[in-house]
Amino acid sequence: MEKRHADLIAEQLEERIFDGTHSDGDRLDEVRLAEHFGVSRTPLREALQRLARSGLVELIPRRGAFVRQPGPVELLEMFEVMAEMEAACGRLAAKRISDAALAELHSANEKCQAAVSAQNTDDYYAENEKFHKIIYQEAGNGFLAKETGNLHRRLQPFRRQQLRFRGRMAQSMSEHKAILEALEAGDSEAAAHALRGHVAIQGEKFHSLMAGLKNAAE
Amino acid sequence: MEKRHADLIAEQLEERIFDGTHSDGDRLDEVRLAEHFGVSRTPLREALQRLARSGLVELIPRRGAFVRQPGPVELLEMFEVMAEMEAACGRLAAKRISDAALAELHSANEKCQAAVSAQNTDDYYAENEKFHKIIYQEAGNGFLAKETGNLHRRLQPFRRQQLRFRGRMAQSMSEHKAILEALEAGDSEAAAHALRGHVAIQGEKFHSLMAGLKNAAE
DNA sequence: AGTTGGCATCTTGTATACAAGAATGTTGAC
DNA sequence: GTCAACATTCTTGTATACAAGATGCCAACT
Repeated sequence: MEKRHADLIAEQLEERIFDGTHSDGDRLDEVRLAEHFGVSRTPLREALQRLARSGLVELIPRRGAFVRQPGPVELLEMFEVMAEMEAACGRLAAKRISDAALAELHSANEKCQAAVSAQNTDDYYAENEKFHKIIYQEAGNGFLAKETGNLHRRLQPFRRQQLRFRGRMAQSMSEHKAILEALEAGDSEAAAHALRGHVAIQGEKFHSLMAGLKNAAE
Repeated sequence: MEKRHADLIAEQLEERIFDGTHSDGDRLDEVRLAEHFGVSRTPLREALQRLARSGLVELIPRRGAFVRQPGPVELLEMFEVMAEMEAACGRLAAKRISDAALAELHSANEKCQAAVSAQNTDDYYAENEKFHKIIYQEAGNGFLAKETGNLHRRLQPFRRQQLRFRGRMAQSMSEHKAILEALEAGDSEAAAHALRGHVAIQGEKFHSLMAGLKNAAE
């Protein structure tokens, strides 16, 4: 074996939670999952502990592992934190970003624009991802980049929902433009403000989306 | 057993790393530690994984667990992130804080002042802690409060060093005053700015402290 | 009938046994 | 004398066996 089983199991379990195989509140039976994945309980327990650290699973002593999908409230909270962290990245990146990175941002943004014109949400999503990742990196703070990337990844499945909103991609593009300009100008406050708004609006959109699902209107 | 061994082991190991029993780069031998703590390798490995998630230990596949104390660079990065997170707490708390919490902040601050007058660093530290915790809570975002608390805890051993600086406590008090005024006025930007500066300066002080250790001057 | 206590069973937490990869030391050849 | 290949040994990763807490059910008692 070239890679540890526990790692693979963790990824697969994560996948199964995201795709709804295990929904919120479900108890994850160690022995069943172990035999399902064809391993013993030991690596499976390792995987569960990992997911617990990521927040996907709650590990209650002597009770077991329970799927813990963030509810609407927690999700809003997470988006709010995401907004603040991206703002922080922007604040720092404005002072530290390299010309090469700025060029990359321009490139990603143009591809984004192309994707919008082509109505290609997949491409848009990929380039948008790249756009933000560059900013994380250029904040010049490895710890911040790592933490922000973690949260980003955790919100990924929910973030994607946003793109369904009519006109969201176009609006997002104009927000990107403001971000880019602030970074180019080295204006920390403007960059932070633009990024905060850019991400915060996603949380709000998400909120509307969930409300919309209940009302079945709009 | 009322509590899981792995939890206790994790805490004790953390303690041993902080107090220097295991220094940076040391390999943590599973069997030796297991017999030292009087448990088997299984709970010890669990503990190691936990510490790995906290960042105290690096887990290299098929190689073992190595103590990974943050170096000066990473530490500065962490303080920088801490500053941004506290700023975020302040920004949100300015809009959401309750009158009761404001009263508590005043109270903590007064006790802080008393501790400064009495040159009592322990009391100062405790009340300062309370002061910040209240702000985390009053940000009205459970997720943010949790994450900020985590980082705070992780920086705790380093943070404490700051108080050794002559005049730091007094300076800190005046910063607290600015924070409090901003929160009372509901001024998000001012609160964020004040808190960011308040924490950032700790990182800088720490930097000086480390440089001072090398130069053996001042 | 409701409640409570005890028992059976199930599940987690821990220990130990086993397998496989990595490190190291030795021996042989050049 | 040095380098390399092999074998030995050590350590991690995994499986299984065992112990102990938790859950649920049934019966007996109020």
